[in-house]
Amino acid sequence: MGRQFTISQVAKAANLPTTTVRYYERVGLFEPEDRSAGNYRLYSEESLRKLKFIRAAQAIGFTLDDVKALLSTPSNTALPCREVQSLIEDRLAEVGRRLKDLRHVQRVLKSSLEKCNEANRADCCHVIETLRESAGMK
Amino acid sequence: MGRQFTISQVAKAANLPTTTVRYYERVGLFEPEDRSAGNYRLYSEESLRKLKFIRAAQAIGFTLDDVKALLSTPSNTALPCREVQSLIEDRLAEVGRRLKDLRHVQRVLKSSLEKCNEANRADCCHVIETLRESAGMK
DNA sequence: ATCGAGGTTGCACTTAAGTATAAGGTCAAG
DNA sequence: CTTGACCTTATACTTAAGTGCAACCTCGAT
Repeated sequence: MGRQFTISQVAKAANLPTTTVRYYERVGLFEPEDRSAGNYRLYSEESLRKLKFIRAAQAIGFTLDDVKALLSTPSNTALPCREVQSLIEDRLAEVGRRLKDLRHVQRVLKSSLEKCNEANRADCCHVIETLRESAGMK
Repeated sequence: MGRQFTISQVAKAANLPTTTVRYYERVGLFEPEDRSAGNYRLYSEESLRKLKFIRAAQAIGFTLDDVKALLSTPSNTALPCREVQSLIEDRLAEVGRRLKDLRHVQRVLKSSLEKCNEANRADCCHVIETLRESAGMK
């Protein structure tokens, strides 16, 4: 018998605009628990936790489709559990790749900026050359 | 008097589909040097270098709009030079933020996976709990 | 002369995750 | 009993960086 929340209450609690909450519903991710007499969406505390979970998962890089998969896990069967695991592994691998790329990017940008600073500033736009030379990336 | 290239030649050299090269032209980023008798686009080696530069800049995270700004730098005036510099600084700051976020994400994912492995696998889907608890992100 | 590869244009579509707007219904307070 | 804040729906638009398609043109080789 927990409290009920209106859409703006759950939205606020999850730090989202109400439009986004409705959007999550549209894409089949997050249904209201019930409707009021006047047809207002009503959410439970459970719903609110779910919404926060969606945001958390999203914040660590899962797409809404991934999140949908995570949430539809029946949590008693063993097979979807493997799916969850492999979803996490995939994300982890991707994060690893992305980190590697970004570190390279950081090096290139830093060296560009250094060149930019040490040059007499009329000459500073050789930065562009530096970038050009770094074309050996991928 | 360098060689001339057709669109597929310059595209291939930059490892792009021709459609993308035309797209770059559409958005005002990359014009052909000339047109052949039969109205084919013709590019110089200079063009090719420019195209590679676009890809390099993009690879380190500049948007096509940023690249446009970088390229329209007259390279003799001093002011746009500042712009280049601040563009680079912006990117660098953003890369820093992104790296920080990703490292956090990586930690969360790794600990999820560990929990997942050490649990008896029937219980493995508590991963979801781990994620939920990590909701204190941003 | 014709065939196929590659070129041209214009226009519509894609993905992801929303945001905006219009036209109307509901609720609590004064 | 009216006002204002909040809710409803449906529909269309947004951004970024392309991709896909149709209908037609050009070039080099056979």
